[in-house]
Amino acid sequence: MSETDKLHNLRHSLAHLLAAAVLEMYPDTKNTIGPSIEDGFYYDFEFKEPISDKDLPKIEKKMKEILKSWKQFEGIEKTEKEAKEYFSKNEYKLELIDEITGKGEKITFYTCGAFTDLCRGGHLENPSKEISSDCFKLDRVAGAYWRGNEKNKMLTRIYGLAFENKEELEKYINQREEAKKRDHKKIGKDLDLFTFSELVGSGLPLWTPKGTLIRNLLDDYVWELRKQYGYMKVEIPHITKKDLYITSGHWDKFKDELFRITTREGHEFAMKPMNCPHHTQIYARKAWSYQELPQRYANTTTCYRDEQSGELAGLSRVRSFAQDDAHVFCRMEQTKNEFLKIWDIVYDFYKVFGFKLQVRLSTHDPKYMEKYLGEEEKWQEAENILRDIIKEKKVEAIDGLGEAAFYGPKLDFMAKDSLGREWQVATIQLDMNMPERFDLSCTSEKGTKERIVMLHAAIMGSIERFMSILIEHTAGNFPLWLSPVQVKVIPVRENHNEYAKKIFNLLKENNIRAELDDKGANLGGKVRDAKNNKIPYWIVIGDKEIEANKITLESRDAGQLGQILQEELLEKFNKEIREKK
RNA sequence: GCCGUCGUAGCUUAGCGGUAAAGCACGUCAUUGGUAAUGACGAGACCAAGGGUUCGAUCCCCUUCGACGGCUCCA
Repeated sequence: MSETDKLHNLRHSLAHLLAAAVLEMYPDTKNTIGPSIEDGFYYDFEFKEPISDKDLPKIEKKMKEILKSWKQFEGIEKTEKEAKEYFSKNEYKLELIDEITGKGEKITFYTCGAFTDLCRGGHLENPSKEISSDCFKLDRVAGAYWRGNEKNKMLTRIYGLAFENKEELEKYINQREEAKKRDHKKIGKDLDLFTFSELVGSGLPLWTPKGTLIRNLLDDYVWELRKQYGYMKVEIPHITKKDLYITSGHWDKFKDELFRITTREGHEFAMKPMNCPHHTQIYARKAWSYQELPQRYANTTTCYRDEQSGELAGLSRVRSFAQDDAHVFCRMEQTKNEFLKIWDIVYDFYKVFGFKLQVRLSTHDPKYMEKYLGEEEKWQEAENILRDIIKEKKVEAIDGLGEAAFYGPKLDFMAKDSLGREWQVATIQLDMNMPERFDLSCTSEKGTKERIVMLHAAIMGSIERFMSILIEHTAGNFPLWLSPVQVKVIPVRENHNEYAKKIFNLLKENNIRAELDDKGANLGGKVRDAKNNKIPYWIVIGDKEIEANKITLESRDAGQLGQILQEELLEKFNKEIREKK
């Protein structure tokens, strides 16, 4: 048995043990399913009386008690009748039994100690010997819908952490604590980057001067890359008549998520949840010759979506967010070339931050064609173009069956946050439906009308989400070019203020974002303050520096860098900023 | 939206059925101090909001708003 199987079996056995303990302590409870997961296991129950996190230690204690008597797992095959009799009072198990027999599979029961469960197997042979009582820990209580369907009853899920041994478990818990310290919500507050207001509403982030500076620098960088490829900036209003979305197909499909506005004259408007429909109308303003294509429109602009309140999370999921959006209107034969350009922009952009990107080919699911606009052949054609590109770029792509947008397939680029959660960041999408719906075309060489296609190309995706990932990725230690304050000038005593001010002005004149700390506090306090604010560099000015007409440079990442000349300082900073290190 | 936990000064927290406490940050004064906290004093909170129970509520109950962890969702 491999190590992963063994760990899986350990976790699955613990799920059984959890159910055994719960049923012993709360006999009226109905147990449902309990699989092993990435960091442990869970089991879903329907409790008569609700339980809370406070009950977990008791349950955990009971598990440890029962564990001693669990010497051997035994599996027995049962007939449908026997199985149903055993679980006659548990409608969840009855549903599972029906499902198993429906698929023509065998029904098996597994027993250990005094506990028997419907299960397909995968346990340790001797839990009492193979599971040490300190390698697992009940983690938390959460709600979960039966079978993951929100129409079904909400069950109580108990999560547990489990590893081979105590050391591994503790290591994991520590890692989680560390990750928590990098949480963008915490760092964003500490570094004064963004805030929320109860008066403005949840999911509506407000950006401070420092946070706004970073956003703008990121956006400028994307533009710097884009403009090399012939993109042009456009601008659009943030609302529209509903007619635009009726034509695009969004009104029907996403009407619940639209923020709607009724005017005093009774007309219905909506806040834009995306920009493509607006952009189509910029393209549609005139007749185009094939010679004028592609038309590439870039536009960083805020979108608004009425997300479910329970889904909101820091900057990762919000109701207003800026997309660094771009749309390319071109002929079918130009799509591959345009895709490759966007691909290069994506990789150039993410390379600078040291992100490892994972590509996902998000395609339609032929089983649910009703979810998508347009005919299936068109989807096949579009998806084949994307497959070609992946082949040409020689990367391993994740299979994203059924992950396509409703208007077309896409290449999604995923980055991981500090808690190991994967987030979609950049996306390149091929859209053959929108041009159809808005009747977008060009005149071909033959003088005939030719249907064009449209590409969606966001590099950061949403700036909010990208910021959340970047903050956690760097723990707030932004590279020099992105740091809101790049260097802090610290005079040792007040009689050094004059020289410090001179250095400060020199930095300002050279477009370096400097801060002068000439308050009366002591040196240690000022240095601490610079470190707490994760400022990349600080300069100490005292008698020694004035005498030598130099400055002492110190770095957040590299420590003491010694005394250097003013010119050397500027040269070093300019080089680092230019190279985005 | 659903399940659970939670909401006390700008921040981090303490507290209790009798209208609030500490540290940091902030202000004033003193201190002239070479790398993670100099001292004193001061200002700052109707304890998220609204109802209810009570002689009396920050504390108990209800509702709303907001946060977090899950579930569901995510163009």
